Amino acid sequence: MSALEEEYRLDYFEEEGFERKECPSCGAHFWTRDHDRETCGEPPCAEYEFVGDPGFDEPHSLEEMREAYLSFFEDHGHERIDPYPVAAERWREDMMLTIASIADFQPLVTSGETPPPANPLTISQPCIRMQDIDNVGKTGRHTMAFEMMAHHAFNAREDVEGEYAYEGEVYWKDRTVELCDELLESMGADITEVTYIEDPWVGGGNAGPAIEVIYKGLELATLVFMCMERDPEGEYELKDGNRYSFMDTYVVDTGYGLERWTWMSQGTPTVYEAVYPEMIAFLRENAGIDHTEEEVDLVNRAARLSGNLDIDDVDDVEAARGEIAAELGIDVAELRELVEPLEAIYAIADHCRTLAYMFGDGIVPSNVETGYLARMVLRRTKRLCDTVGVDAPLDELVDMQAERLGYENRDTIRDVVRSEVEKYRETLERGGRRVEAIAEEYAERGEPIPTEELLELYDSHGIQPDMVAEIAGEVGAEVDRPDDFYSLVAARHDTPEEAEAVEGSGDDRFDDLPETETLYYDDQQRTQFEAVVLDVFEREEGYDVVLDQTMFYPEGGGQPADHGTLSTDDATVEVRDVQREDGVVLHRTDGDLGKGEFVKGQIDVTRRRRLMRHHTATHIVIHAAREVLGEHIRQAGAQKGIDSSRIDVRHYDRISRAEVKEIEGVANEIVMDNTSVSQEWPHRNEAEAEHGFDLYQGGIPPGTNIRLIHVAEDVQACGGTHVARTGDVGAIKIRSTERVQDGVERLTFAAGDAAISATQEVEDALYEAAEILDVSPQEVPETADRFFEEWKARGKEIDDLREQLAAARAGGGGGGEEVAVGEATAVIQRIDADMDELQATANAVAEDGTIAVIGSARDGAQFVVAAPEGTGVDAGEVVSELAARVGGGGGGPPDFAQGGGPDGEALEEALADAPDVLRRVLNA
RNA sequence: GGGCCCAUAGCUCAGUGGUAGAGUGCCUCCUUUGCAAGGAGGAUGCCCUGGGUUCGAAUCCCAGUGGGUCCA
Repeated sequence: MSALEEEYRLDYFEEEGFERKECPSCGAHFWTRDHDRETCGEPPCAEYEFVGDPGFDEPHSLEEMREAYLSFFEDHGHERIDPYPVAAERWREDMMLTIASIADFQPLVTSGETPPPANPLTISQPCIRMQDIDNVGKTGRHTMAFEMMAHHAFNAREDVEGEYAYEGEVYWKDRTVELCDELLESMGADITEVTYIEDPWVGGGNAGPAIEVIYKGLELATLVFMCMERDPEGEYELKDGNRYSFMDTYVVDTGYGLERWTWMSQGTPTVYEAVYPEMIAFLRENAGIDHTEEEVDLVNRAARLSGNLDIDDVDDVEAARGEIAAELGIDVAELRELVEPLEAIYAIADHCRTLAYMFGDGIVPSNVETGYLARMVLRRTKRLCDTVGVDAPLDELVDMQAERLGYENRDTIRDVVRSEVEKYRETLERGGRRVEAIAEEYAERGEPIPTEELLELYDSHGIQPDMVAEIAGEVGAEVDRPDDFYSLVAARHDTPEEAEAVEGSGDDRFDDLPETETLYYDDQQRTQFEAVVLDVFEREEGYDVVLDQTMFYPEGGGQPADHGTLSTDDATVEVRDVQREDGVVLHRTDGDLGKGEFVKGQIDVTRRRRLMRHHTATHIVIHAAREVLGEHIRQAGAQKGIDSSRIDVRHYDRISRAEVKEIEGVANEIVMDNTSVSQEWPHRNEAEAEHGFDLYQGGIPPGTNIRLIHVAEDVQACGGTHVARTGDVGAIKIRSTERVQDGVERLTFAAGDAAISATQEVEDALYEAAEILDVSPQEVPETADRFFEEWKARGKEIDDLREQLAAARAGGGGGGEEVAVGEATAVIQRIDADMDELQATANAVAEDGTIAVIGSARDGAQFVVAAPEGTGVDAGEVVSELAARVGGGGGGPPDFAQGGGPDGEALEEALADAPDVLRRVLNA
């Protein structure tokens, strides 16, 4: 059947007397030493045989098993490699979290562009997979965080030499299976019980044969032989429907689940008890879960049964629970009551480990990317704790795992957790109030809370429908929750498909040109050079000049391009922009110097110096920020400039004014220390081994060798130009901080003369303010405060006086014309005052049942009409008639209306007509 | 990176273009008293900032700032 069937006919299987069989139950092909065996041995074709009956000689703890594995492979010629961070986004852009050990070596090593850190190598790589999050705790075997133990060998075909970063074959399929057998045997496994199931692997554009290793019902390892790549012309069509062909490189990619091996060695009911027994014990005690012997027995039997059920999503779990309950002869509800608290506790332990990995590796909770995943996991964990009654603070629980995992930044981890839990608490509180108000409203009307409202609550306020239902229940409101709730949420986010921005590269004009030799790293202080014009291309505006070598820095790494001039003996052209395409540097000029000309290049020194100061300052500021705010500080983006630069850093809180000052202090100390700024070009593996992934603050550069910039103790991979000594930066001034998104703070700063200008700007503003207030700058805050207070007090006083004035006017008949309108009296009066005063006067007049028509010629013409109840006059209508006469409009409630228009001259006439208008309105 | 929501009294929030509100807290007085409480009166506001539309904007539009939230 399998297109790769031939690939599994290993000499090793032959020599060891394996037989290839087809599982009668699931149809899978597998290899076994046991000629009597029938099924493949993997659930659902088998059950967990090791629960209560460990499959290895000795019980191992997680740490012991990891060490046993790594040293086994060390003894068999592999070099042990330190694990990579779980935040895969730090060295690759196509993946947020590390989901497998091979992720560490993609894409550069697997493609053969970069040599592996060792070959062959062995590693135990912490991984996080969010896909199974709902199953964690329930199935007994799913975990979100796990360590994938692995050995990898990177091979290249013998017939291709020099093209790839590694050569020849280390070992391939036979040896890989043999090593697996030997490892199992060394653990005391009965290898006649092991089955090797054929299961071709496809993923991420690569593919190859793969083997699942099953022992006593548990999949212990997957051996992947990555050797094909997607190729429309390829001769093999694999299970994803695409065609593949063989590559020149072929990679042994194994994955041994540390947790499962540990579990196998202990035979506990679930993997969780084997992996973090102390934490499970702590949580059980904390939640007050105490089972009788009989109950313990039931739980264990249920656990064992869960093995032979194919559980892939939550619906299945619920169905499976029914089957298990039937098998055990108890009620489903009873079973659920028994195991659900345990499931919650297992999940809490696992989630806390996930959080410890995430925060330990510097992920900061946020509304974007990995930060968002971390936030979701944390909130979920907090909910689980609340449901099951675990009252230990979450930061303590995460810390238990962080300690076990050996993280050194545990204080920061706890800070992050505490701050995030607090944010969640606030969200819940806000949400709770909101839901209560809405629920009461609908309860009163006797309607269910509509789906639209639920969507809004979830999408904009983060309130789960469950929570709405719960609160609504308390006030007696129903909730209209459709089954496809989450797809409705998704529909809300559907935006019209954006036209794919086609990268209009397709520019092959430069294909024949050699890569431009770049001089700007050789001596970063030089600003003049000589070169030959290789070619000139006309552009819409100006020209692209290509030279054989250049000192002009092309835009890149957040550093803008150099400006300057190119000149021959007779002509000079301005360079206004410099770009780089496929290694060819294009100088955008305003003139054509002619192909083959010999030119002198001169860089705009002032501009370049400023850029260099800002670039070095960027390194200094991020280093200082890390010192002040914590080890988790990482660059999330940067842009250098002439007058100021900015860096975005990941941080879980706003940066306070005090912290800004401290960062500024540390940064300027580094400047004053005047240490040298140096560059080097080490092999990337050496650089990574020595400095870790913190090197890549500004992105991951390609190539085998990378350029490192040392500024004081700070080391970063960087392609920019830098000053020679930190003192050359002059001074660093942080101008502002800004929260660019949740978990990302932007620091804007200026260096050198720009720092001085920035300071002067702020000073100018302060001095100007001081001058206006006629006080010294130091007294500005106090004076401003006093003025503001006085200003407010005067506003109140004016209001008071206005009312008094209005009362006096109304009482004293102050010049208003009195007319009779039906039963009532109306006062028509002109006072050229502002709206507030007109209103106050009208109010005062209306106080004793008199109709008031007040007009003003300030700002055109304005009217206020008050018509107390019982006068039979609609103030709104009166105003709109009057306002029409001054070219405007107006309106308001029947007892009090305002209006006006631009024609102030017509005011008198309008007021003169007012009695008529009043009477007409009365009669209407 | 994208979407959505929010910003009004110390706090929590109403307020659909026409005189800025409620609850709570605060102050004063009264009643009662072991505490809690009850009654009456009072003070609170650049309605986030800046533009625009309008006779008129807390309200509508645009931009900014600050916060929240969902998704990849």
